[in-house]
Amino acid sequence: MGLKIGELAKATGTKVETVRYYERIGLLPEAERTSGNYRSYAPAHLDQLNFIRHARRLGFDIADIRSLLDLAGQPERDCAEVDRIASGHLRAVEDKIARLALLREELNRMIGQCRGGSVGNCRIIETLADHGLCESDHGGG
Amino acid sequence: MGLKIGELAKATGTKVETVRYYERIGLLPEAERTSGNYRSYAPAHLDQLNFIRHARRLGFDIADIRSLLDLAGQPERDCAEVDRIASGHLRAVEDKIARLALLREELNRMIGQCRGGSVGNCRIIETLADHGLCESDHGGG
DNA sequence: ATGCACCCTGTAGCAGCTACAGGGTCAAGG
DNA sequence: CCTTGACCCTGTAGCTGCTACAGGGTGCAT
Repeated sequence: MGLKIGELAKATGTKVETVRYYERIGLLPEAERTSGNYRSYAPAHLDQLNFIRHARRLGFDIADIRSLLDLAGQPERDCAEVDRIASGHLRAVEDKIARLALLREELNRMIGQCRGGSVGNCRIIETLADHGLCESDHGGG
Repeated sequence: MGLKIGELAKATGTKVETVRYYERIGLLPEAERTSGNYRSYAPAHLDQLNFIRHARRLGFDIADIRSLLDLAGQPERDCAEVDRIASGHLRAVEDKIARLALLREELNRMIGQCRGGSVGNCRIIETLADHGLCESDHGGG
């Protein structure tokens, strides 16, 4: 009566292997089994997998999603913790953007200096060979 | 007479294990060995490792760096290929930034809707549970 | 001879999947 | 009844770019 794993996967835009992976790491609860040992999923699984996939698409990592699922299961709790997780993730995303923006500038400058010609006097290669030629701090990370 | 691996590592801001890793995958040529079987690095190694580290800091992946090193060793060649690699990477970085910016918007909206209170009516949890509540296409990928 | 900092090899772990190999199940068609 | 094909099962290895051991050797000072 429940969904087979392939159906669940299709319904949520997930790969079958990924569903099994989520089960293995305990992110998705184990499904009932049919007499033929096939997994059989209930609507609750569908909801939870949708939640997981959505959170993943938003870039939350598995540990965060675990916490969020846990919290979602305790509706009476204060949602400050939810907020904390989401805000922390937002900050991480902003950080990543900032770092990538620095790389973009540096790459742009590097590429802009290349006037064609031979590798021997290619500014891109020169710049890569000598960090001193860089302006910004696209530094250690 | 050459540098020991720890000295090379320090001089380039690399970990010793990483240097050995680069050698193992053939990114850095093998070093001479002392009578005691210690690696002994020449200045050329130092230059190459600096090149590698700089490229890594700029986000190039190992395959790209392999190509760049290869090209750097053929100074008479046209640098169009170098340009192609760098530009491709720049585009990848821009792509990543664009995708992260979408996530940032969506996260911002989600978090902005949370008015405190209990998890039971937390907009963050609701939004995660239902992708339909999203506006942007922070979609599959 | 003893201690210590450094070096060696080899292997396993991280995240988050993905992709097999080598089998079983089930419904349809001949 | 038997086969074909689509699906399912478990278990394990691979991807990227390192990082972190374990279990040993080297080299120099005391």
